Amino acid sequence: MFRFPVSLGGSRDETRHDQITALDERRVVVGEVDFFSDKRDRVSRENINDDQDDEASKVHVKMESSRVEDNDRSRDVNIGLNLLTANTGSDESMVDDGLSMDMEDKRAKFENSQLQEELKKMKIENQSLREMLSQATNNFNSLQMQLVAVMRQQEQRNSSQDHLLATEGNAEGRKRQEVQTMVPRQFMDLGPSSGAAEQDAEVSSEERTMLRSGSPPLLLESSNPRESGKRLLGREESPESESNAWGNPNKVSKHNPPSGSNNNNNGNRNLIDQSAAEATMRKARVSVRARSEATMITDGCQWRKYGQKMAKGNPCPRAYYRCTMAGGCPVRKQVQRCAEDRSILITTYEGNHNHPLPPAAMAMASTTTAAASMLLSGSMSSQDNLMNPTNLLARAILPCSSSMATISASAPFPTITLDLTNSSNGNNPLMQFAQRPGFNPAVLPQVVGQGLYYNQQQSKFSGLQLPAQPLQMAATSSMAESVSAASAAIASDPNFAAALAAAITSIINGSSHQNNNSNNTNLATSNGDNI
DNA sequence: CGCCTTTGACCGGCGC
DNA sequence: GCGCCGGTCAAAGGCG
Repeated sequence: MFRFPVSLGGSRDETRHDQITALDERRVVVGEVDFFSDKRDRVSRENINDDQDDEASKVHVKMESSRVEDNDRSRDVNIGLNLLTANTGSDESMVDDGLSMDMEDKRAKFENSQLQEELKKMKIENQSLREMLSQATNNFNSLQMQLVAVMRQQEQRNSSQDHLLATEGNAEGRKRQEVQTMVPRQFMDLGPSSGAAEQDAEVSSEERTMLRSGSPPLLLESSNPRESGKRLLGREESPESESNAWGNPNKVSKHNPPSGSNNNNNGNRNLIDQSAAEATMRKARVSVRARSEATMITDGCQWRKYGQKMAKGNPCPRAYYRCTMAGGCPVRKQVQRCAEDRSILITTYEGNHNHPLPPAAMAMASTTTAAASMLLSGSMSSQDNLMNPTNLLARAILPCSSSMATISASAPFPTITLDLTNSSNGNNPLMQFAQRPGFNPAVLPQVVGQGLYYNQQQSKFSGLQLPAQPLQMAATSSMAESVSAASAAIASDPNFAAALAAAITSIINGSSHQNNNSNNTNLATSNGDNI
């Protein structure tokens, strides 16, 4: 062992020099420890001033404090202290105690270092995962931007080409222009009916159904449809929040020209499209059928009843509720018992919350948005049935039956109905979970809804045949978001985790079969009002 | 006192 | 034009 002369330079160290030289060899050896680190220097020098009997314990104490101060050097400190202890020898029992303590310390430090190693590895892994997620998000966003650009270019091309054809007296070109620009847009936006589009033989039956439904209008409408001054004064909500969220769809339409008339202004039309999508999102509905004896399912939100009506064809009254968690929140819901089976409670949600929600309410927070997105995505069209992750996820959640979820396109508002009452869906893990006692039906729509979040983005491109690869990536992103957003539901009910995991497994399995079974959609189109 | 529910009235859209 | 219907309003009353 190399020993160097003890030299603890500095004024403070010089004052201790006499003490050090008076100590036996054991203490001189401390000088060797000095060679390794400043902390050992501090530890050793302080030990020098201690009485010999307390030396071992104080070394241990100092070692512990040293570990706290600097974990990275704790092993070195330990080694140095071992040297210190090994070179003492004047007191056998003290040496034994020191050795046993050192063994424990060694073990603890070994475990500590192992844990730190694992932590480092996990940090690295976490970092790489974050980078992957960030990259996927960036890819998704860039693809979205590219698609928007492509769409604009294509519309401009079509517009200019058809304008040329139209000026040449080609009526067919004019017709095609209407079909290509106006009809899909109206299908997406669920905008006001267009007689020309409706009469077009090339429009699909679903699209005609949507168009004929007198769907809500759009856009940039600032005037309140109500003309009663008394009512206007009594309004709690801004005109934008539209107290007629459930209201008559055509109230505003008279103020809006047909979308085709905007063809000459693409920039403005894009703005209008966006506003239209947002406006229509407020109109789309999510209906949940669940067996419940309560008057209302608990979904975490605060509701105020503002009306009750007897609806035609149902002896049970329909109650109207408004979200009161924030002033002006446009979210409404209707609660009504099923006429055929009064144990079934039908809750229909509409609108998006404009305020933060507690975790318990997060279950429903995204439901209406996502469902509206699904409806806006035109998921019932044949093309989208092939490619649409909405149906991918819906097929996964509803793998064996169309009776659990239906989409009504012909109702005054597009409505997705989730039926949690059908016991025939026994093979569906979510259905199994839904039938557990105490299940909150509001949880399930979130899973569906979050899975559909992708379509909130994709709805802008509805009708486009997307390349498989980007879509697959986007669908994966959607599932990640689904899992992330469902965490609140999972947290609120741990049992839901298993069902969700099964559902995600079904998604993954289902996606692999999707190409082979593209014609087999489990989402049913309902022509009737699902309520 | 504030919040909520009840309930009759009102409004606009739609079909005939 | 009229009546039906769904949706909403707001006064009145209840409740804690």
